[in-house]
Amino acid sequence: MARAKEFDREVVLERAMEFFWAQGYEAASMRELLDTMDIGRQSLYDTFGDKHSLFLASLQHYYEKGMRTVVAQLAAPDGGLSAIEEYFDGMARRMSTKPYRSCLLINSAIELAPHDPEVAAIVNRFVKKLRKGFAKALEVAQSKGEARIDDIDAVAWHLTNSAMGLGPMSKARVPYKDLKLVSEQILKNIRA
Amino acid sequence: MARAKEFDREVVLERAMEFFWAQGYEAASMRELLDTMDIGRQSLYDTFGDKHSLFLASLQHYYEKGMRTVVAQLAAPDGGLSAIEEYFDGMARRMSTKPYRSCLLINSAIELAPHDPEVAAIVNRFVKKLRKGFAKALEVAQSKGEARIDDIDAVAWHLTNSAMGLGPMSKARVPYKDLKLVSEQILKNIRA
DNA sequence: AACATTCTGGACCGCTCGGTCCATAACGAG
DNA sequence: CTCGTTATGGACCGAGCGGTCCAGAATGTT
Repeated sequence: MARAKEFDREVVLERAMEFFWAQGYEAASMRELLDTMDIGRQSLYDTFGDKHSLFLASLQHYYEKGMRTVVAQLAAPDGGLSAIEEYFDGMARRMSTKPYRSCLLINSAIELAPHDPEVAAIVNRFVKKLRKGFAKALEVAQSKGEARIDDIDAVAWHLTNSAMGLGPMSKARVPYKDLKLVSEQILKNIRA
Repeated sequence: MARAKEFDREVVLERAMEFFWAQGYEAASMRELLDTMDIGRQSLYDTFGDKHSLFLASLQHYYEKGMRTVVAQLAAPDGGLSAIEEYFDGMARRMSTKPYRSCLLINSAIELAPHDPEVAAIVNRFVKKLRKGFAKALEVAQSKGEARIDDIDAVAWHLTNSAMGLGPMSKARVPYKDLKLVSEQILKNIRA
């Protein structure tokens, strides 16, 4: 062993993620990233590889730390309608507060997915899991008698689509007051 | 008068628009744009100004030629539910065919709106008109007895959100089969 | 204390970016 | 036919990009 790193990998990765989230991939320059992450140039390249690899790590980190548990709660066996309600209200709240930076996965889908297979793979995995989460929550709601749904698959897709819509709405600075209406309307539509 | 331009302004603007639509703003280089538009460098700068101005012109052109009539049809006095149905089915079809390039206005909202006031203004105008179009269609549907809606404002926002969702869904290559489910589900929710 | 190994920071690199300049070609007016 | 004006295309520009190199500092091992 020799000299130890002076920074915590996860801490600086978090900073990179925040910056990509706010700026987008192309618009974030390495110089700015270095400033934001507050580490040396070589340290970054040694630890994360090139810009693209750093972005993939950031995106993965975003999913793991920001969305994984949220999506998992949708599929909780005691969730049902309330899980869906919490998902949308939480998202609406997050999306319509100060930085209005949408969701990194949605942003990446728009900016990079068509020309970047690795980003596309992460995004597709997310969409799949989200849809599955909604489907599970609907099944639970169904069995609890909270809702009467004839085509769970269709409704799950519809909820997924609605979740995606919050991204552009956030970037267009639609205020919480209106996103709350959206969230409530979604719930009304599936209540028995 | 002197020498006439060798190209048609609208034709080359259309090409620029298509290219921005497929690539995004940052990822589209002037050199590629010149190739695609098939005009000389100086001609471009003389005719459209700089890259940013060219983009604004493209975005405006996209709205005028691609969305204006579509949104207007929503507000048609004989529209109602069928207008909403046609809007979503048409969009779902467009979004899930070959280039999967979503909608230029949604893409621009994500990539540029937060840091580009002029783009933000165009996007906001679009969102506003779209919401208004949905509200009008819902009023017509109401008066025709096609739907019974207690809160038109909330449903209009919900439809707007759903329309925005199609963008990310397109980029994630969700197939038409599933977007059709989304479209149908939206309609089911507002039918009386 | 001496060494091997790793991390650090800044000088440096080639390249592509968006944008300008300018000599030349094409055209209408007189 | 001549002249003035405009369009054209390619040479050219400074700047910023992502990425590499390398000398030196810091640390664990022996």
